[in-house]
Amino acid sequence: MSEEWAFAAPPKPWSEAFSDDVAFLFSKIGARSNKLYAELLAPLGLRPNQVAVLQYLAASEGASQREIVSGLWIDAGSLVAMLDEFEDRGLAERRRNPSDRRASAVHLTVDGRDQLGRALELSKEVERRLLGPLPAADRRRLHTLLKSITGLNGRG
Amino acid sequence: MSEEWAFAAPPKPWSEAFSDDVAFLFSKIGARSNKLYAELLAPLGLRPNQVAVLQYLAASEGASQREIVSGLWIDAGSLVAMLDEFEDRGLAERRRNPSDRRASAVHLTVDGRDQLGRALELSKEVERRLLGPLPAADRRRLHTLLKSITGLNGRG
DNA sequence: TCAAGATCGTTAGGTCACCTAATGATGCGA
DNA sequence: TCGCATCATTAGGTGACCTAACGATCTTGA
Repeated sequence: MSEEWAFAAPPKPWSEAFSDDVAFLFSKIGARSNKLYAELLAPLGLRPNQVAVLQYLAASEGASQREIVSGLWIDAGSLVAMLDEFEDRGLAERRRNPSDRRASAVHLTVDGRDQLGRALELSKEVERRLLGPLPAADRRRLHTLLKSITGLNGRG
Repeated sequence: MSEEWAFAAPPKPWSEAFSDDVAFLFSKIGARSNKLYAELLAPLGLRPNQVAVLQYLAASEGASQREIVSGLWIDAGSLVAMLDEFEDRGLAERRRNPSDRRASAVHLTVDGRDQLGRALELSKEVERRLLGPLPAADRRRLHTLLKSITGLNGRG
């Protein structure tokens, strides 16, 4: 992945065949940006989903696994393995929630916060490559639209 | 998947934790729309990637597998299996390209075109659910932005 | 002309994230 | 207290992707 621009020169029939297929565009752009992010994150030994979890924990210290799963739309089984790995690597830890002993309260460690900081810088780079050709105004507009699609506009 | 609205009520910390992470938003919206489409397509025995290939073939009759792969960003190995299945089901067929006998020329059958037609109606339904809450003007804007991101704006 | 290298389709083996169904521990309402 | 819901976990399966290899074929250049 040495390309500056993440979507270089796709062949022609695209624009005709898929000009109206928003689901397809979303799916492909999503997969593409995810892959790009994964490549940039590789030196940190992190994957995009893992960064999302670290970020969620930074914002919601002590979240339960259930909260993370439904907040980030990630798989519950995947999260179990992810937290196992985080604990092995000292990035986060599971504590027991005293008021509900079924649930865990997941906390970042100092190292986890450090890694998150590094990952977020790379996230900016992804956005730069992904939206590079777009003027700032379009970028803001796109961002607003994406958030409204996920129904997340209630709180900005 | 009985929900009318594809992105119902996500938990709270989202908007704060990910308000700026465009790559994450794209990736999740993309996966989500893909999943919704897959569910709607299930009765036809088709998956989203398969519809994309059928659609590509409808627009570029006799395309080679290489063209499909690079045109749709799908995996070459996956396409091999997909075309095997299409031929079994009588939706498409591989012919030999006489001017380059390494390459195949893939053609839709009449049945393939029929199935594509049915699938495209469902595609409209996906867009309706995905972008339902958005005013038409925003929908158009979003569409334009997505296409410009993929560098597909040269021909609309 | 023909040998070297590129390209097309194909196969095999691996990864990642998702899905479903089942389980034990725990909480909670009737 | 009994029954049911919920939380974390495990196991097995799927789809789409990746890389590396392979024969067949095309292309290029010595």
